[in-house]
Amino acid sequence: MIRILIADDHDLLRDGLEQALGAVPDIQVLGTASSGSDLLERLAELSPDVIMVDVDMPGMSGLEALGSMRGGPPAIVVTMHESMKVRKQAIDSGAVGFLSKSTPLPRLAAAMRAAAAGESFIDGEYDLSPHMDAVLDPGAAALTARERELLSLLATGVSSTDELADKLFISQKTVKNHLASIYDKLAVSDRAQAAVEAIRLGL
Amino acid sequence: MIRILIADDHDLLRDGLEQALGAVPDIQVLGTASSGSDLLERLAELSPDVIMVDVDMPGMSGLEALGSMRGGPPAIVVTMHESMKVRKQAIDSGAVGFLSKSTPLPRLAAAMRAAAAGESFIDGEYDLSPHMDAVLDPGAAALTARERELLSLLATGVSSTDELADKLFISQKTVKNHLASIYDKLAVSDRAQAAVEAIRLGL
DNA sequence: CCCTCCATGGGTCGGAGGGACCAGATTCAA
DNA sequence: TTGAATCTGGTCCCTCCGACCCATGGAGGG
Repeated sequence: MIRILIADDHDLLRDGLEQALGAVPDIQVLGTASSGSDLLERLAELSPDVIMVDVDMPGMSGLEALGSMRGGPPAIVVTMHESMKVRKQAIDSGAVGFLSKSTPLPRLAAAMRAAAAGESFIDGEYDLSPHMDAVLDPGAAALTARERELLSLLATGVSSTDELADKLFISQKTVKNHLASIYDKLAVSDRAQAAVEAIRLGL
Repeated sequence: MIRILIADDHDLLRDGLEQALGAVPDIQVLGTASSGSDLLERLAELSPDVIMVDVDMPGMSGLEALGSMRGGPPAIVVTMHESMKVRKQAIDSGAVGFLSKSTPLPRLAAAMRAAAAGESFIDGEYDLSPHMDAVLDPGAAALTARERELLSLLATGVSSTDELADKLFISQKTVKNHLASIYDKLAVSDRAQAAVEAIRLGL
């Protein structure tokens, strides 16, 4: 699970990205910031694995914020301007990646995986394909086939032990055993939380 | 259900908005376009109820596209530029609404409801509040404000009576009372099912 | 003014759910 | 062949949840 922080002053992009990235299985949006100074504050509170920073923000710009926080998590700079000048400034400010706002979402996700893995890259000069396939988060990846089946049912509203056992043609005891190991793997403690996780993971 | 078409050349914003707006219960994203001419094509195929158009797009701009399609569905113009000049141009081009990209997502959704209802408005000069509440299905529409609050928490994985009571600053008994009436209204029988419903409804 | 709805709270009680532990059968890779 | 993982099933225990009963104070509509 890659924990990210998004900094952009445009609410629509920010809210949209938060929602869209949150739906990516291995990415979790810890929080957002709407300015450079806001970013620095959130950074201290949340300690994300990767941050996404817009260049143009009111007050302290994204690049200024980056410059003043050397040593923080890897940062991916996103901008509308394709200019080489801004690109170079971003690298100089310590960004590990540089993307246009015209980048498709899966590519941004891949960039975040690359950044989280400690790789440095520049769009157009680096092959992101090794990261294009979503790697599920550790817990979800460990789920067995049967556990996924059970989770899918849970995500559709089948919640009672009785019904679950019925639909899976197994005893109620086995359902509870599967549930217990699901709780363990997803780090949750009841069906309601498991259902929320299941939906978030797209099951 | 309001069927919309999104036109913006920035993939990140487009993909993000598509995801985020799709999660709004009464809004359905029919498709997207990345340029003015692209928009005109999609418009004929999809016949949306409302279109969201970015001003700045390569090739034919959003305003040019609007100008050449008088008579189509109501259009909401979105832009990064707050200038009065662009705003006036948008109105002249036939837009029924004008919003900044710094608009919160719920406000954009409200604007779309207003546009779909045949109302004309300009951000900052028009009260969108009558449209701020999502029109939900019969059961969900009957939910009270407090019940929605509780459901939202449930949808984020806060499932125990104790935690819920804590976050809402009420007694555990009241939490259980609220839950009982939620179960009744949503026709479910436990927290897991309620959480699934809550997410489905976009809370 | 009265009546309804909402939010808050109380109590009881049976049963479902979750935790801890164990164990046989099967499959599959080391 | 041996061991690990998976699926299946079990027992015990105790907490928590959901159903049903109720009460009070405030807001809003007729």
